[in-house]
Amino acid sequence: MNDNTGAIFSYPSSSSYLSLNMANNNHANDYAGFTEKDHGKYEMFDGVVVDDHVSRASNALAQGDGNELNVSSGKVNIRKGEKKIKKPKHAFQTRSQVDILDDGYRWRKYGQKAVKNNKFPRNYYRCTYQGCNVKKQVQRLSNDDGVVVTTYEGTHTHPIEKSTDNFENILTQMQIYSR
DNA sequence: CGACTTTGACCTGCGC
DNA sequence: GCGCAGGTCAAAGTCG
Repeated sequence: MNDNTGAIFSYPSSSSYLSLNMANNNHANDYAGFTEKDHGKYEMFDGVVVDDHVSRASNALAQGDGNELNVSSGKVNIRKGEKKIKKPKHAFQTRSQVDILDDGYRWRKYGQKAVKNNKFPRNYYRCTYQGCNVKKQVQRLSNDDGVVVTTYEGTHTHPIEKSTDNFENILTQMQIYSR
């Protein structure tokens, strides 16, 4: 798609998932959600498959599909991946002035990379909860710096750490709203 | 002092 | 094989 914003669906500003900072600061009230449909293909919740540079930004994540990343034990085990466990990935796009969306979990930044054809770096975060290997990427669009793309990989193995709605709830609501 | 960020180096996959 | 791009590591620095 050439213009994601045209397909972004909106939520009522009075909705309850105020765990997201962007919803608190009035800078953002538009969201677009994607789920991984196939390698490198992301499907919006309304059934539109996206294939622009937003989804391509997530392709690198999809490349690792099928391998359980065992980061704690080093790089070698990444390739051992005997068990083909497919981690759920959810990419969604927000209009926000802030990059870090407070989804209620605690994240530790473990990397930042310059992305080709994008003047903004991509940031890599990992859930700090022991044993929870959930990762997320946060990237701002080069052609629209008001849009932040967040990609979640994996499922949290623990309760949310803040007393707010969790991301699964948000996703659920997204799907409900999109129908 | 623990938790977190920064950042250069390193590794891997992929296209040519 | 080589170079590029993406992803991760890990030591050092910062902050509360």
